[in-house]
Amino acid sequence: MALAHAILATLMDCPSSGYDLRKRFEGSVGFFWQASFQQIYRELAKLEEQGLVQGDAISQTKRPDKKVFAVTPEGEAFLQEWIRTPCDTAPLRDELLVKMFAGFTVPRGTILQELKAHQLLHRQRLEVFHHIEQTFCSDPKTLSDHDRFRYLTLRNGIYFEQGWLAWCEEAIATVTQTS
Amino acid sequence: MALAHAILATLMDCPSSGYDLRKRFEGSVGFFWQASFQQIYRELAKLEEQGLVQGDAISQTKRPDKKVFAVTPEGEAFLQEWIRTPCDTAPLRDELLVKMFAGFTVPRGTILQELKAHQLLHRQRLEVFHHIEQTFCSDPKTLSDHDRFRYLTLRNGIYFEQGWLAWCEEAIATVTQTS
DNA sequence: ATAGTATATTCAAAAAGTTGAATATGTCAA
DNA sequence: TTGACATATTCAACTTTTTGAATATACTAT
Repeated sequence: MALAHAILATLMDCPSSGYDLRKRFEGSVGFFWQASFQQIYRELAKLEEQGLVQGDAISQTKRPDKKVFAVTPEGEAFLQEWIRTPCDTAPLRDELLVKMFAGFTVPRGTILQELKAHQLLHRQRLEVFHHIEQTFCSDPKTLSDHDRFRYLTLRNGIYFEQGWLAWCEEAIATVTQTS
Repeated sequence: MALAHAILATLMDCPSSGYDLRKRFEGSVGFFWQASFQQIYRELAKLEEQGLVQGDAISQTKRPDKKVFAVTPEGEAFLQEWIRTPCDTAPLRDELLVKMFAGFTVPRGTILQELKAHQLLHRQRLEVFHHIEQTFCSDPKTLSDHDRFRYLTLRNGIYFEQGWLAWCEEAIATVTQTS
């Protein structure tokens, strides 16, 4: 259960409301641990109950009031303890591969369409990652410790998408040739 | 929800008991859609209720009796309909990447250890995949339609693990150099 | 005015997945 | 004959995730 930890890690950068958190998930930790508003609000309530974050109600005149959460020392210790505990590789659950597994039951065209759609999605995501890489990081060696770790998560996304694209190409070629 | 579909796809190859199914998941569809006994039995009961599979009680003398399930024509249509429905890319949820995201909060050694452990896991899994590839498929072109789709899921696993290994190497190098 | 958008939070219910068992039959080896 | 192992199924409780809302404030463009 890494949602709590993803939230703590994000709050370490700067205290945020549930709404802010969700927004900040997009384009960062959300690439490898996505969560809805509902999940984040519920988790924040639980974390506050456990004393791992502390909420601070902020009155705003130009916008609805909000509650900004910050990580407590206990929260940071909790996060560090979790990082120290070895974890397994992430279990995969990929619908497209289940479809491929049963691909022989449907016309080739059906699978080809889906493969091309996924190829496009992965191409687009890779572009996004490349774009982030270019704007965020002209020279990886000049990055701070903090940013170097962030950069590595981005690099993971790049390897991941490149792998998918290479596979899509092979799969499309194979399925096309299939009588 | 692809568990039902993964079960149907597996039963298309040959009718099986819940126990058999679970065993057959390992080393095939389980690489990209794993499920426990409990999940499989529950899902089978639901599928039977919906008329998508049909169970047949088999008395055995040398072993406990079992119930063998086969896909009905409705089940096959259901599976095909699902395959025709476009799906999105699989959402990622990867603890290691969350750890990397928060890597700056712990000593370098902690992260390095974890990276090396994962590097080993991915190396081992890649070896397994390569081994399957060699025994299952000397020449991809000679494969049947059915097996060619299976082969493509295997190829996906190979690209996936190669991507992880390339990343692990880069990440280990980067974290090692980090002051 | 009012409709749309962004901010900000909460609720309820269902579906899916996880954990940790318990039960029962039969084989095989020490 | 005892214990370990493989087969075969089921139960209960729990956590996590998903889905589909509802509510409220305030800014902006028409």
